[in-house]
Amino acid sequence: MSLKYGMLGLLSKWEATGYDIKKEFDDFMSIFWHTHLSQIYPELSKLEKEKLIESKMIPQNGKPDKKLYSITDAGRKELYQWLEAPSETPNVKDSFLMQTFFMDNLSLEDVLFQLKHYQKQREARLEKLKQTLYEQWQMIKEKNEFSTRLLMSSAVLKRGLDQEEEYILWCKRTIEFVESLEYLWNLEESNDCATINEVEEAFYRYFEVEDLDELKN
Amino acid sequence: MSLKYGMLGLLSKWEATGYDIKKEFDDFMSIFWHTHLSQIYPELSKLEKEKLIESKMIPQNGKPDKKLYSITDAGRKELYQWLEAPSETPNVKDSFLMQTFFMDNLSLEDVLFQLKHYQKQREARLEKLKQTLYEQWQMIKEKNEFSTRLLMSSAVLKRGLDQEEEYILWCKRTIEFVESLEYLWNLEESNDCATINEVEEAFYRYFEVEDLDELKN
DNA sequence: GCTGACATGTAACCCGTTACATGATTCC
DNA sequence: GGAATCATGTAACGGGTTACATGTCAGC
Repeated sequence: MSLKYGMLGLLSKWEATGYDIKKEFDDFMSIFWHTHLSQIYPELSKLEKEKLIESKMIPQNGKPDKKLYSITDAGRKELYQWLEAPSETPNVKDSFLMQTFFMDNLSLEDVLFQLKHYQKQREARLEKLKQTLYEQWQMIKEKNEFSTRLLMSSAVLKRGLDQEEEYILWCKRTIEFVESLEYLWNLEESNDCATINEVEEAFYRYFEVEDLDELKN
Repeated sequence: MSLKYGMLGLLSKWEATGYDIKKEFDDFMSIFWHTHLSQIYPELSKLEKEKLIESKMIPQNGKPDKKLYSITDAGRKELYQWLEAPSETPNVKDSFLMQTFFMDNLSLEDVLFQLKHYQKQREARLEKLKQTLYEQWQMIKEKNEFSTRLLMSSAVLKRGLDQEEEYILWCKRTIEFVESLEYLWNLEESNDCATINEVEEAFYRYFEVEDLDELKN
C-alpha cells in the first residue's frame, strides 16, 4: 500500500518517468523501501486510471520515448491525507534475527562466523550511507540553501545511519557475549547445564543492567 | 521463504500444532517475524508432503482434535543447511520513514504530532519487550539453568530492545531538530530560503559530528 | 564486440493478508 | 448471553519477485 504513496510523494516534487522513480527508490529511498520496475509500471497505469496522476509522451532522439508523469490535484489530496494519518508500527521481517534465534543448532565457530559475516555486510551499508550524507551536505553547501524538504530527508538519512551503526554494535557485543559463554557449547555435548551464578554477570553486562529490578521502571 | 525455516526451527525443539506455532510467532518471535494461521496450515501441509515434517492426530476431550507435528531427519538437515548459509541484509520496508520523508508537505504542527505519536507507539512496544525480558530472566532463575538456546534467544531479545530504544531516541532528537529549525516552515511560505550559516550548527548537532570531514573515515 | 544506461512493459509465480467457515468449552 | 481460547482449515485478493521481451546509443 505504501508504494502508491511513495510514488505520489515523488511526483509531488518533480515530474518523472517510471525509470526515474526506480532510481530514487534504489538510491536515497532504499533506506526505507524498495521495489522493481515491473511493479512500478503497472502501478503508474493504475494511478493514471484513478486520475491521481497524468502523463505526456516525450519523444527523444537517441533514446527511447519516455512517458513523463505528473501529479494531479486529486493525487495531491490523496497524498496529504495519507501523510496526516497515523501509521501503525510495521511488522518487521528480519531473516538474520530468525537465523540467530535458532543458531544454538550450530557449532560455536559457525555462530561466530555468521555474526562476523553479517557485521561486515552492515558495515558496507553504513559506508554507503555516510557517502550519501557527505554528498547531500556538499550539495547543500554549494547551493547555499536549506529547505524543509532537505530537513526531512536528513532525518530519514540519520535514521538509516543510526540503524546500521546500532546493528553493527549489536553484532560486536553479541560476539563478545557468545565468546564469554563459550563453555556452554561444550556443556551441551555432555548433556549438562550451567548454573546461574556463572552466567549472571555476562548476562547483566550484555543487557547493560545492574540487576533484574532495573527493568521494572 | 523464511517462514518455512521458522517453522522447522520451532519443530526442531518441540512437537507442536499449527496453533502452537502461531502462538510462538505472536509472542517472542514477533521481534523478527509475524504470520497468520491461514498461512501456517497450508505451509505445514506442504512441508509434510515434502517429508520434512510428519504428524499424528491427538484426540482430546473437551477440545477439538489436534494434529501434532514433529520434524524428520530430512527436515533437520534442511534447517541446518539454511542456518549455515549466509543471509543477505533484508530490504527494509518502513512506511513511517516513508511518511517522514515526505512530511515537508505538512505543517510544523502536524509533523511534530506525527513524530510524537509514533514515539509513543514505540515506547509501548519497548515496555512489552522489557516485560518479556523480565519474565525470561525469572524463568531462568527458577529453573537455575542456562543453555545455548537461551543465549541465542537473549541475543535476539537484546536486538529487539535496542531497536525500540534507538527508534525512540531518534524520534526525540528529530523533534528537537525540527523545532530548532522551526523558522524554515515560515520561510517556505514566503518562497524564501534559509542561508547555510543559520542551519549548519543544528545540522551538526543532529548528526553528532564536528564537521563534514569527520564522515570521510 | 560487450556491457551498461536508458526506456517500457507483460506473465507467471509466490508470499502474505483478510475474510469466510465451523464448533466446543470456559470464563465473565 | 457474549467474548476468549482451542483447533483446523479454504478462498479470494493484493502485493512483490523473477523471468521474459524489445530496442538504441555511448563508452570501453
